Amino acid sequence: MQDSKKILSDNNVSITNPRILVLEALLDNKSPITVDELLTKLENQVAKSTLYRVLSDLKKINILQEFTNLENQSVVELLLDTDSHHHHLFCSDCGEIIDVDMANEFEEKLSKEIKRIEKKFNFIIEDHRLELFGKCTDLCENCS
Amino acid sequence: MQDSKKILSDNNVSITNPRILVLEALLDNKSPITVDELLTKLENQVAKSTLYRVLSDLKKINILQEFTNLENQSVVELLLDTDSHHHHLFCSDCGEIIDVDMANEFEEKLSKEIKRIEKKFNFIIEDHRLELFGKCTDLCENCS
DNA sequence: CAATAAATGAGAATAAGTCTCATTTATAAC
DNA sequence: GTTATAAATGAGACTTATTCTCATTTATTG
Repeated sequence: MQDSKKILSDNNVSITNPRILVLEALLDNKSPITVDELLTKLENQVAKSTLYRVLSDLKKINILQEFTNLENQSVVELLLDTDSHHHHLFCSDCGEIIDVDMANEFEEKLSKEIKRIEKKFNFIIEDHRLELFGKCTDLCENCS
Repeated sequence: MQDSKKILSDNNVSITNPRILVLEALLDNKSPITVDELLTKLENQVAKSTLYRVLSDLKKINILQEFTNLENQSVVELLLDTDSHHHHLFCSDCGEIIDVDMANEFEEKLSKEIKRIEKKFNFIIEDHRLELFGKCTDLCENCS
């Protein structure tokens, strides 16, 4: 409760009930969550239109990342500055999405490669995303 | 014409006019194309429902990759075996998507890092995707 | 060329996301 | 604490991308 209010005031966003509820639902979840799941989780607490609006507010203040899972559904994840840069691992069997940290050495190599590409294409690269696709072999009950 | 027919027969898919038209439209385009643009391109030639079906056929035989652009629109790209593994560079100004080859040295580093992650998470990683986001500084007329 | 299964076209159905507008709530001033 | 004002919300209509249905057409095989 305190956390979500602080997040909002720190970002000069007015503190409202729906915003607190959405933030708490997101804080509750360590791994990325489908917008659809979020909708279900907040059913009868936050209107659909409000949920989408709040998500868009959170994106605007840069604490929410949005991407899609293997089934092309929207997936959302809170990105507080305490969290470090990370990537995602998708299981095509059970649909799970796992946060992955790459070795520092690798991230440095990637930064160098990105600099090379910036020059080659005369681009300014502001962000990157690395997604890994596969199958968890024994991680969860859904994956035999 | 010959090309698209060959692609279909090589993959044991029956040769039909809509499939040829869709393949030709895709071959015509070097860079990834929005499903919406493809629909417009093939207007009055291929029914909407057929276009989606043909795209799904092409995905099934593994010669079509689908992902989303910065506006979350579906983007599609033919991936013939002659094309090598590559990644994508997105311009947030003009929306352009550019195919990018990373240096071999980098891809090797990435493979090693992926092996490390496979062990750590007990995962079998089958594929990966690296997306770079930024702005083209003088590449196109839309980007000042 | 005929028979059969597969593919297609047209448009209805679905679902994710956006929009509208009347009502409610948060904030700031007093 | 009240009040005024702007901002946020809820409910549901609307939009748009994608899928589905089914009658008709087309490709393939013998």
